[in-house]
Amino acid sequence: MAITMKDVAARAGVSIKTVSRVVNDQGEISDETRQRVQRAIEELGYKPNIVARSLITGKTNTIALFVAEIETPFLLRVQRGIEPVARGHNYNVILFSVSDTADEVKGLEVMRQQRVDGVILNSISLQQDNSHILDFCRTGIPLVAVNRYGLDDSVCQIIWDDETASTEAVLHFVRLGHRRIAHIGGPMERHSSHCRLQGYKRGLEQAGLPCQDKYIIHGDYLYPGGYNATLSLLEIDPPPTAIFVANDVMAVACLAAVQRSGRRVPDDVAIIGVGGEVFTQYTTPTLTTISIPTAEAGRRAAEMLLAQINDEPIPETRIVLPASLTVRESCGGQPLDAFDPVALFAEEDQRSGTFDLRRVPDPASAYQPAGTPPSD
Amino acid sequence: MAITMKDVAARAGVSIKTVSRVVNDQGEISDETRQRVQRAIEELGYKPNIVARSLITGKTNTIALFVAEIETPFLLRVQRGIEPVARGHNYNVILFSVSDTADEVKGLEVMRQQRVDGVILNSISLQQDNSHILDFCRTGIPLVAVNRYGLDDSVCQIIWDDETASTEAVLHFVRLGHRRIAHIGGPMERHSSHCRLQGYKRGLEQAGLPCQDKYIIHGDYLYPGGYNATLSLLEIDPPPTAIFVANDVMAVACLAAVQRSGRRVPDDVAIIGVGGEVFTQYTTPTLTTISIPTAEAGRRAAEMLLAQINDEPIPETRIVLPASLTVRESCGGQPLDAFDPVALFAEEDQRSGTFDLRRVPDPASAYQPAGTPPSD
DNA sequence: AATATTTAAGACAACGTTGTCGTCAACGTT
DNA sequence: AACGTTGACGACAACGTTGTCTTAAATATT
Repeated sequence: MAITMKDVAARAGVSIKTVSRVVNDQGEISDETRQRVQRAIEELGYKPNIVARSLITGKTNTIALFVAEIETPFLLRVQRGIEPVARGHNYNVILFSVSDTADEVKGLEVMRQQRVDGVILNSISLQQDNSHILDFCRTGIPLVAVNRYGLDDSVCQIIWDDETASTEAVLHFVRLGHRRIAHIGGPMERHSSHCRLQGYKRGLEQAGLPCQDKYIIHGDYLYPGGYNATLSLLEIDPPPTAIFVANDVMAVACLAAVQRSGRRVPDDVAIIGVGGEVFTQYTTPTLTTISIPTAEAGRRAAEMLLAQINDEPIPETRIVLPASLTVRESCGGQPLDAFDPVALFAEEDQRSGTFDLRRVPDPASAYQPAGTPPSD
Repeated sequence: MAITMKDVAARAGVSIKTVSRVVNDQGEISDETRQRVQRAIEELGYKPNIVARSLITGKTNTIALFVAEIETPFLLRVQRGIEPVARGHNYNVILFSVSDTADEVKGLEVMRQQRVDGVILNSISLQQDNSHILDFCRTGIPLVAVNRYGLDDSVCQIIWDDETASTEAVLHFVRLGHRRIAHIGGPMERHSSHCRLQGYKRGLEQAGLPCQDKYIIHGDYLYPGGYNATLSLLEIDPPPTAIFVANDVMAVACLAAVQRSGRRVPDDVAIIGVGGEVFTQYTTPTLTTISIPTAEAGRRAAEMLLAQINDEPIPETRIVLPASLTVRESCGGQPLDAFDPVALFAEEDQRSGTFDLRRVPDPASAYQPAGTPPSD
């Protein structure tokens, strides 16, 4: 059916091995032979069969990417960070979407059969045990986990400092004068939810405020959950004056719920989300959020995996990327006088955790416009 | 390194071929032998080498998915429709992100080498020629194009009826009394932009309104573009009272721009977007949009591709999915009295084009709440 | 001039499967 | 008893490459 090296060899009047040498640009070959072979390749439209090559080299030049089966832009941005890096190193990316641990176990199995050269987990970090991941690592196939908690340092991983950033968000509320600060968390079984909840609690503690269970509600990281959670919070007496929401999707829904209940943001209720999604700049008011360098996480994950694959040394198996508070209108302060969406967008896209958390502006002195991160 | 059939055969005291028969559940084999082999497989932890199998069968059980390198939820939803179907049929999905035609040409090349069993194009439909796609189809590798215009019927494709839906959006504005209806289009080089522009023009024509160039601006399908385009439109004298925006991302930005200019939506300016993104339900006001069954498009694309791969007959090479107007607050009418986000969400997720365009409610009689499509 | 070295190329095996064909026993049929 | 049929399995080639080893000529070295 397809053209093989054999056909090319016959046409060029050389051996198969010589064609192989030309294709792989290896070994000693005379210019004349090379040109003859190359002409034959072009005339026949020969394409090397990667499958046969993989069989003998034992390398498939393929990595597997596990993604959670939910539709948050968040995960997509990580994916968009990974693919170009892999492609740039001539690696293919196989997608595997998982919705629970059983899927993940099955997926790792499939990928072993598939002989992928490595795996990146961008799926969901559940609280339960990660033994299947450790088992997989024991097969010797490189693996990098993104945003996955509860793994020891034997597993390469990239996480961000959710907890510190969450604490800072709460302290930001406190500095603005808020005392009744509620939290809409993610699903209980997700580890990221726990990190953000911990950060929230630590923030209250550092501010000397009591942590009240009634002000903590768990959503599902999706719009409806955030919406309903907000409605519940607003029914409490007295209602919270500030809500720290565990992701931006729920934060947008939270904003809608607050506004539809007849209250104003940030005057009646202040809101901070997590994720740094672009759309948080296009709500009215704009949303303060904890920016997370997702694309960079993807890139770093891909680079880390490739380093492992190529047996390069890994300086640190656990990379912690900084998350940073991006202050906007939804938690009060002076309004932005000049709103330049293009600059905002570019900034959002490029910056990745260079914003120093410790430098969140003092609310009394100067409001920090979102477009200009502090120079440091 | 890894365990092969040879090892299993040795352990079970049978030939390699017998192991192969057990693994593939084919041919005549005695129960006793089968069990012995299966025990050996388990004891050794043998996993079939897919690469070797592919080499001989000529099938890789892999399809390639080309995705545009932009971050709209739109494309992600198509992807999420494709992957599970493929996986359910034991196919892997290789990702290839493209930002221009050159990428696409290169990608098709790579996938030919990779010996994928099929290709789905969910990349961007540019105006320019599609000869590389036709060339690729000539290699005999099945291909399905999603949302890609300008291809003749020899190529399998799934599109939606952008133009009709766009016309309907404009007519909806007209029925509400609008006369100065502007359009924020997508990038000129994208074919979908042209379809929506055509629909817009046809709507004006059917309503007997003049089509004025000054009311047509092209954005980039991204937030900043939509924002700036809106600011420009608002400077026109007299400004439009309604804006038909070519995608929901820009529609959200449009909403923000209108509101920040001190105008109210829908009282001063009405807005309709395209895409049916979930977040259009969580803006204030909620956005009227043209719902597009993206997940279904993904599923149908995967099914169509698999049918081609398995040499099943293809009833129609061009599937046109209906797009439907989902009326919400951003274009006026009576406000929603009961807002139930959960129901909205479920509806948005499941429905796919069953909404009959012709039945858009008469603005004079009854406002159609978003949650309850007309029974038909 | 004889020998060592380099260069260019080929022969052959190997990768781990599956497909084809053959073998050999067991069984049923005439 | 001779014969065809079936069931259970193995030997071997093949898939299209790459790796190893060899060969033969060309060139450099003594």
